[in-house]
Amino acid sequence: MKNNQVDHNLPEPTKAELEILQVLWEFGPSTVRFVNEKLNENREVNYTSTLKQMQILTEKGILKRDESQMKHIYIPVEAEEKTKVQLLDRFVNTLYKGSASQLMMQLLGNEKTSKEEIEEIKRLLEGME
Amino acid sequence: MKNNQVDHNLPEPTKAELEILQVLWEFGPSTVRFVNEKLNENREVNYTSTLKQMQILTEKGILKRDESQMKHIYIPVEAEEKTKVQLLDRFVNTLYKGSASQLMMQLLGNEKTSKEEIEEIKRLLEGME
DNA sequence: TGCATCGTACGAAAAATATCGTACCTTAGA
DNA sequence: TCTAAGGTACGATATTTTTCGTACGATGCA
Repeated sequence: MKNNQVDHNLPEPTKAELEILQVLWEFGPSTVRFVNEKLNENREVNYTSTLKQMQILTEKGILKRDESQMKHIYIPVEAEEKTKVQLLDRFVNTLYKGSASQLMMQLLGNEKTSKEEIEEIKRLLEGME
Repeated sequence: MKNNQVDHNLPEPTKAELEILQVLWEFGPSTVRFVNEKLNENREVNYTSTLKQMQILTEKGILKRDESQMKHIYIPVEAEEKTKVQLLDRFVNTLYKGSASQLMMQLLGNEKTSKEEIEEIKRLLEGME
């Protein structure tokens, strides 16, 4: 198998798509209006732009929706965790040739990772075995 | 400060650009031809496409080049580590709201992260303090 | 009933990325 | 000197992603 190939279980969400997913993850199934309002807390986006994105996400099978009401309710098809694991996996493979420990090293070396975080990580590891 | 904002120190390298950076990281300063050949081990790319990308990367200030010879030699401006740290930082912020330990949890929970990797990580942590 | 409000659908424009064709220069060697 | 090989420059096209305008259907209510 060639090197840089990735499994395309799900089409990789684009940046704008990820923003929307994040809103849905945080607040649960939502209407377009709600999502659009959340997005607008960070930057200006037209309502129909968000609508279109969410429709595209639905076409791609990343979201599904409940159309029983006029206000459609959008829901991520995959659980937050599962999607994040995929993205993380891709990230590790791309940047660290799959080596989680290398990624760790950078995380630990990064001064933005606080002492508390590091302690927390240690506790996690000890609790594993 | 608004939530989802990110520091744009360097323009974020795009996917195709990252591919090129990775070749340069792995093999050191290189000519376009060399990079192109490496890329072609994974997928077909026309020589001039790679050339153009590398010129764009240079315009963006991500690469610099030695033009003293006819065959220009391209070099990443920032060290591999620095760039990766930035990308990682962005990644953690975007997907894990900046929580490194949350990212860790997923890394550890991922069956693709091997026992050896986990042991390695533990060793790293113990060696820290 | 009439109309303002709020919803979806959808094509098309805009913007960002990626790829390529062609022009043209330089060098090496027959 | 001439030509083939191999280099850069760069505009144009293709593709992907993002944004938006417009059409039009539902609903609520004066």
